[in-house]
Amino acid sequence: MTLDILRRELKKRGQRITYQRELILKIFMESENAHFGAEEIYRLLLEKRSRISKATVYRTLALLADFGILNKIEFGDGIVRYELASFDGKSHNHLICKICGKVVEFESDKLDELMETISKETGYRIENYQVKFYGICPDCFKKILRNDDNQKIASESVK
Amino acid sequence: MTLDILRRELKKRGQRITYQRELILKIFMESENAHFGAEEIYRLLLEKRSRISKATVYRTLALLADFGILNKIEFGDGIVRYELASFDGKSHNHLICKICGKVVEFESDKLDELMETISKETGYRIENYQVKFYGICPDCFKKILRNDDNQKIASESVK
DNA sequence: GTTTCGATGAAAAAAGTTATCATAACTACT
DNA sequence: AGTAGTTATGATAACTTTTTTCATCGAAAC
Ligand SMILES: [Zn+2]
Ligand SMILES: [Zn+2]
Ligand SMILES: [Zn+2]
Ligand SMILES: [Zn+2]
Repeated sequence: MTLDILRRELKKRGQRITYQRELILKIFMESENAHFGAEEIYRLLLEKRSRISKATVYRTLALLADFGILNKIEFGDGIVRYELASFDGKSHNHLICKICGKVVEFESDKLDELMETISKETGYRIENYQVKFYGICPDCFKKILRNDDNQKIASESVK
Repeated sequence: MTLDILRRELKKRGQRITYQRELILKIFMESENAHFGAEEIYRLLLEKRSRISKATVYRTLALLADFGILNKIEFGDGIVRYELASFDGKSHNHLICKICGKVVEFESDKLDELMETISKETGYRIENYQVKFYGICPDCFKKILRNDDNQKIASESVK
């Protein structure tokens, strides 16, 4: 269980097991495929009637990421997010819609192979990776097509 | 030439060709494989005795990214950086050292294939991607090994 | 229970980015 | 060239996110 990993890592480094650290980790464990930023975690804690200082939220997220329990991700909107790292150590990957911001996840063995190859070629000890594909989701693409049609019709009726 | 692309895009949208816009683009064109953030561009401009307002630097970087002339990249250190988009439309990829922050670039056809596959599977129109591998560079790894040795020696001599 | 030292909370400070608005300057049209 | 019209810029304030500071609290060891 992930909570045990946290406790083990903390003991190993002479750091303390606290209510705040366990609670923040639980937030991630309770929600599947969550991508939370510090502010969001802070709000979720308030909803649970747990008043934890923002400074502690930031500190804990950094700590959990340092332990490899969370992975840091940035979608390009200026907010740093975190998600639970998977048990098997496999990074999971994101497909992001440029228009509506919707995020879909996918996995690929090819990336793990690529990681091995690049590691050998460069001498880097690669620990994890982050892959983001940017594009337009099917829904947004349909909307764009419809708008183009409307504009065409509008310009024709002006003539 | 990339400057012509800028001029063409500006005209197309009824926007103006200005000294500042061209100068900021030239900064990127003059340096190979550069990953510049707004603050860095501002400093480089000052060194060239060009006092351009920070607001304009931010606005211009966003504009050039919007035109597809620059690509936005984030290495996870809290700074938004930009780099010249390649002519062939191929995204290039980054291998980042967690310790010293050194960045190495690499290319891979496998990623283009993967992009095609995921595009078909999900229905997304994927336009570009961003791949970051995080790890420890050979130099930093050597240093870690040395420190471990020293600590071992120190703890032995204490006994 | 007491001691010790790391963790927390609250607030200030720092860092990065965006918004505001008066002034400058690019572009099109005489 | 000169002028009008409108966009871009510069300086600064405002805003957002993150880090630092420091007094106080509390986990862990004895
Ligand atoms: Zn995810
Ligand atoms: Zn969409
Ligand atoms: Zn690059
Ligand atoms: Zn390094």
